[in-house]
Amino acid sequence: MLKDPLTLLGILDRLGNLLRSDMRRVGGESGLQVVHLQAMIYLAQANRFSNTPQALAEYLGLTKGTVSQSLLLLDRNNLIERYQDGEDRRVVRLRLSSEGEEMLRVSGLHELWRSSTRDLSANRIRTVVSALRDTLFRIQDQAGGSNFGTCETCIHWSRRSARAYHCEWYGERLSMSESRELCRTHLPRSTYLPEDR
Amino acid sequence: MLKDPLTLLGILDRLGNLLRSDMRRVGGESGLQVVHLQAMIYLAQANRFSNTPQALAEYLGLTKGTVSQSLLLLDRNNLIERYQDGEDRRVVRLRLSSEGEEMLRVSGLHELWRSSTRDLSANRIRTVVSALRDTLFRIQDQAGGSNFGTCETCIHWSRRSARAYHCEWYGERLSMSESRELCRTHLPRSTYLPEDR
DNA sequence: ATAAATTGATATCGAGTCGATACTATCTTA
DNA sequence: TAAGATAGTATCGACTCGATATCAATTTAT
Repeated sequence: MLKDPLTLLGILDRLGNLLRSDMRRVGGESGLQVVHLQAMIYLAQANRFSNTPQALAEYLGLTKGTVSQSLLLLDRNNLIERYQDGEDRRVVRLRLSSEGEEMLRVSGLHELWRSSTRDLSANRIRTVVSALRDTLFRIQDQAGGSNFGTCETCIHWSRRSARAYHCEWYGERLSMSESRELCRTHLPRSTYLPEDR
Repeated sequence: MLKDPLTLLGILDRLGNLLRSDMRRVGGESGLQVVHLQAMIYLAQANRFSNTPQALAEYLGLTKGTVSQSLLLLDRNNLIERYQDGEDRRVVRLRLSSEGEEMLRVSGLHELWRSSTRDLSANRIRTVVSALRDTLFRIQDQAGGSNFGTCETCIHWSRRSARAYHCEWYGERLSMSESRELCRTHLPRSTYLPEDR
C-alpha cells in the first residue's frame, strides 16, 4: 500500500486542500480570492514569453474570459500592471506591481511549506522532485494544453557560453536568471520524451 | 535548484491545477462543480468515524455552512445519502449512494493519474509517498485543524490478532479494510512526532 | 438539577468565480 | 483584399464561499 499510486494521489489531494485553505486565509485579509493569489504567484515566476492572460489561463486550467475578470480585479487593486506588447498589439503583457510584489512578500504564503519541508534531506527532495516532475510532464502531455516548465529540463534550451544561454524555440538569448523562470512552451528532455510512446 | 523545496511547491501547484481542471471537465458533464467531486471522493475513502459534514469541511478547509450547501446539492441529485447517527442525534452521517459510486467509477477521474504514474518504480513511489506524507503531517500539525490519515501511520492503531485490529482512540474493533480508510483523528507515529518540537 | 456553554448542522445573504457566448481588434494566410 | 485565426474583453446565469444567525442536541459548570 505504500507503493500505491492512489495513496500518493490522496496525499496530494489533502496537501492541495491545506495549501488552498492557507491561501484563502491569506487572501481574506486583503479581500482576495484564492485564484487571485494563484495568478500573482504565477506572474512572479513567468518568463517574458509567458506573462500574458492566455498563458495564465492555460496554467490555471480556466477559460480566458474567466481569467480576464480576475486580472481586472487585480489591476483595480494595483497589484499588477498591464501593458501592450510591442510586436503584436493584440497581446497584453502582465507583471506584478511593486505593491503586488510587496504583498506576496509580506503574505508569508510560503512559510508553512518552508517550515514543513525543513527536515527533508536534499537527497530526498531530489527524488521527490524528479518523480513528480516526470509525472507532471506526462500529465501535461496527455492533457494536451500548454506545457509549463523551466529551461533546465527543456529541450529548446542550450548554453552558448559561460554565462549566456539560448532558447532555440524563441531564437533569443536568455540570462541565467531568466532560465529559471516558468515557460509556457516547455518541452521535456532526457527523463521523459513524449514522442517515444 | 533540484533540491529547492520551492521547486517542489511549484510542481505541486501546477499538478493541482491540472487535476482540478480535469475535475472541472468531468464535473461539467454531470452539472457538478469541482467541490462536489472532491466531496464524493472524500466520502469514498472516509471511515465510519469521519463520514460527517463537519469532517468533510475540515478536510476541504471550508466552513461547515459552505459544505452543507454542497451536500444539499449532492443529496438532491441522489449521489449521496444522509442518515441520523444513532448515538448523537445532532450528527448526520453521509455515504455515497449506489448512483454516486457508479458515477465515480464511470468518471475515469483517476485514469489520467494512473497512466501518468505507470512508469514510476515501486521504490520511487515509496520514497515520494514517505517524504510527502511527512510533509503533510507536519503541515496538518501546524495548521491546527483535524489530522487526516490512515491507520497504518496512526499511533492509535494496533493489531489484536491475525485479522483483528483495534483503535485505542475510539476503543473499537476495526476490520482490515477499515484500517485502510481515511480517519479524521489520525495522529502520526514513528517518522514524525508532533510533540517533540 | 438546571442553566450556560459547546457542538453539529442548516438557512440566508452578498460578493465574487466560472463557463458559455458574443463581441472587438489585430494579425496571418489564401 | 477577403477569410480565418488569435488575444482579449463584456455580459449573463448558476453556483461557491464566508459571515452571520438560528436551531437542536449534548456536555459542562455551578
